[in-house]
Amino acid sequence: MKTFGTKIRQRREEKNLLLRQVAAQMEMDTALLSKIERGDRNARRAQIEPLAAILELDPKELLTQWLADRVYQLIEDEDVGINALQEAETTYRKSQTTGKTS
Amino acid sequence: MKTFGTKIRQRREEKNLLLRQVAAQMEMDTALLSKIERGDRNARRAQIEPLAAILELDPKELLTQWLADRVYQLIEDEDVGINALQEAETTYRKSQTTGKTS
DNA sequence: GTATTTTAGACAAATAATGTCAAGTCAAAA
DNA sequence: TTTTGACTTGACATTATTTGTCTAAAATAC
Repeated sequence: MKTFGTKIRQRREEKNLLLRQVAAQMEMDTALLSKIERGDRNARRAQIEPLAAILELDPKELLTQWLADRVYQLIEDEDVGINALQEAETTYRKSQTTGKTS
Repeated sequence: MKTFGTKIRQRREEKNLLLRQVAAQMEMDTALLSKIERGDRNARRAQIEPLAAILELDPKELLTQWLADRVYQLIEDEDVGINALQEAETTYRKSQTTGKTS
């Protein structure tokens, strides 16, 4: 699967939009959007849905990709990364079934 | 599996150490260590190994738990959490086999 | 070539994380 | 029942990280 930045860039190009146009709709600087597309910066959580709307992408999928990127950034230079992921997954699944909110 | 804070608290008690004693060795405030044990705050990455040494815990295991906590915190209130984890895992595995450093 | 778009880098502003302190609770001991 | 010691809490200060902006330089298109 593609990285978040790659995905939004590809989609923007498909729709023949300029950075400037998307950035304007997002009320952000063109330079920043460029960096986000290139993986230089992360978008903020709150920017995902607006971006999905502008690009007509499924917001859940886009959010998944964004989250995945962030998770990956957290573990990428740790050699116990996989173990941590698996541990986190177990915890997450438990919290889902018990409907925990905290 | 246990959470990071729970794990170090349990171990500290097994070893009959006071917060104050461990905190002193870590050169940190007692209050902060208390918060860390209770999951109120995160330890820093650089504090994991010293802490493992003081408590005589396996540093890799402790690091795994610490990382797992952080990953979990990232996804806990997102309903696509699992998907993101799996996506991140795929990316991570790829980076491992290709020996990527970036 | 010149326009336009995109990128890079240095810096500023905002936000979040970490650390400190002082006062509080709680349990057990005196 | 007071005192003591261990731990906790919350407000605040400090520091670090992230996000955003600006300017100028590359790259691309015309």
